[in-house]
Amino acid sequence: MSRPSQPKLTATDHNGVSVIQSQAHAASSSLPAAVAGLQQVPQLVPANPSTGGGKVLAPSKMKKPPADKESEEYRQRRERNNLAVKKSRMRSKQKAMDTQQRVNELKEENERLEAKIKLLSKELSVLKDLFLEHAHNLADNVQPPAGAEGSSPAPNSTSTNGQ
Amino acid sequence: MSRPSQPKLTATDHNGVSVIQSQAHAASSSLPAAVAGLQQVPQLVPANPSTGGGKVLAPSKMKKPPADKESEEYRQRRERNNLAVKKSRMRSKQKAMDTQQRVNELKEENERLEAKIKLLSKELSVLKDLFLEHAHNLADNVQPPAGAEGSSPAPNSTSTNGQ
DNA sequence: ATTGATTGCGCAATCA
DNA sequence: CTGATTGCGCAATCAA
Repeated sequence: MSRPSQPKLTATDHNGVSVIQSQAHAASSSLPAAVAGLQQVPQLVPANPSTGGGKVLAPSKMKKPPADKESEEYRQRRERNNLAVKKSRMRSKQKAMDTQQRVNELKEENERLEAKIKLLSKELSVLKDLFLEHAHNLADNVQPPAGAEGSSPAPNSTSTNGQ
Repeated sequence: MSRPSQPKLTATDHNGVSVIQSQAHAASSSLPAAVAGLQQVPQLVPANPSTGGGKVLAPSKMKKPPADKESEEYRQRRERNNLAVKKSRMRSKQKAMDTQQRVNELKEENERLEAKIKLLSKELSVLKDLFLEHAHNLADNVQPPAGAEGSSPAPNSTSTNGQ
């Protein structure tokens, strides 16, 4: 039982691509020209036990030369990339947070607006009621006594609410 | 994503000595990344070049023994962790997208609400104007002619708009 | 102590 | 070619 099967691929021999990570970064994110003690790693053996007499020909302009890990230029590029990655991730995270905050702000704004709507609706309904009442008064031929208009408090609340 | 972690550390000062990554994952990506022909066996572990008779005291319960990369259990744990990591990241990403969409929805809702407010405000102002006009008519001693009340629409549109 | 979930980090492939 | 993204694995923590 040495097969923690989890890959959904079919017949795929496990190809172990060992990668040796040697890092020696300073805390600062400057350009560490001086690398701390170089730790030599297990010698990489380009063993190419390919299927029957494999040949890695066409070295001129093919794909990718196996980038020498020891190369100075390699390290330099890695360093740069690491920096870029860090930056990118930071931005990504920042953006996520901003978005989250935006949600909060919008939610707040929304509540504010809804409250306002409620208020306006209420006001409107009150005014409408007044209008209706008045209309009734007129229709009922209620002739307001000249002078002090009593505005008889008819408890007639006609709910004409439309929403 | 806001993971209220414990604010304990200050500077994540990590050292990385030499990490041997034995990637034994099958071609997860269906990308033709056919490039590695490097079959290397991490045959060993860096001996501990301690300065002056290093001593691994207290073998019973102490720090972490540099987990044997060859160990079966190690691989198993790694595999599990890799899975967990994948899962976690997927969720994280999903959540980010959801949040973004939430922003869009809220924005829309906001516009809707603002439009509604505008409408209600307009209605209200109209009604208020009517009221004011009427009040003026009354105050102006406009005595409603008994009998046929024509409700003469005085073309006097006094814009008394407030708000 | 064991185990899944998170997180920071480096590598490599790919995009722009 | 160079920087930005993205998927992935490792290891240290965190949190149960």
